Amino acid sequence: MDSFDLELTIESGQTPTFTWEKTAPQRFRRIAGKDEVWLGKGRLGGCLKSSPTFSRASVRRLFRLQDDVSAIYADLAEDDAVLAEAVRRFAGLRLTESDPWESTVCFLVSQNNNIPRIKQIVRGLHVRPDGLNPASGGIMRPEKLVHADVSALKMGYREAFLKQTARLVAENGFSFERLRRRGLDEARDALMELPGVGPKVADCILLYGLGRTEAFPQDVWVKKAVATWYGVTKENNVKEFAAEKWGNNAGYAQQLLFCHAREQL
DNA sequence: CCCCAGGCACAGC
DNA sequence: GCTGTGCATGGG
Repeated sequence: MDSFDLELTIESGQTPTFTWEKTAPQRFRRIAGKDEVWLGKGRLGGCLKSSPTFSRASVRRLFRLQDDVSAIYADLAEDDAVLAEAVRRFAGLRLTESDPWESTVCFLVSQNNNIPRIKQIVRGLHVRPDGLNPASGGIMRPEKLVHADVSALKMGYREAFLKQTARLVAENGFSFERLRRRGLDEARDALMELPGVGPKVADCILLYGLGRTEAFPQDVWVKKAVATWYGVTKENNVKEFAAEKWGNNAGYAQQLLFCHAREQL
């Protein structure tokens, strides 16, 4: 983790962007939770530390420390000037893997919405410190959300989607865990049975919530990036292009392209 | 008044 | 299968 940049990673639009809050430079804690992680004083090159209540295994999973990121980035940058530049700009960026329900809430709320307001709404969906389940990340669990009054959050039409989805998970046996054994397309189709979950949100859940690094979420920025830099436009063509060109590292390519596009396009 | 925001559901071809 | 439209809400 030589070049690991905690702040860049958490603020790069992945699930933790909406569920962690910055308390100081390179230091964060979960919303409505007690857990903290932070980088050592040396910023880059410093050791990643965490509070005792946040296990080493959890940190490892959250930031995918099992991945050989320098090898992955070297591979992506080879014979690709765009990704080579993105890797230079965002060397400290890592993919994250969060809880699938947490990711579902964040990205269901994200549809046709902007990041500040997504943050605001997701913050309101966290249980208070004296509430239930602080260990799971602080976001309201589906069985609680079903009966909660969240109208004050002004989610608009997303509220009905979210509550219906919560009901399917809490009371109708929808299981994220069962998806782990399925192929990508099968798991994707299953996720899209949830109200308010379309192809883009499903891919975000697969990537950021279920650790499927072969997923390639196509939001407006990634679409713009692929159209501009690779000349591929139609959604299905982009899907095939990403699978063929990047395979199991498509998720890493997507994250780099997202960050790069937001600066360059 | 307009348009946009890490899209989706639904209708109509 | 692909394309267009309405959608709650807030900000520019």
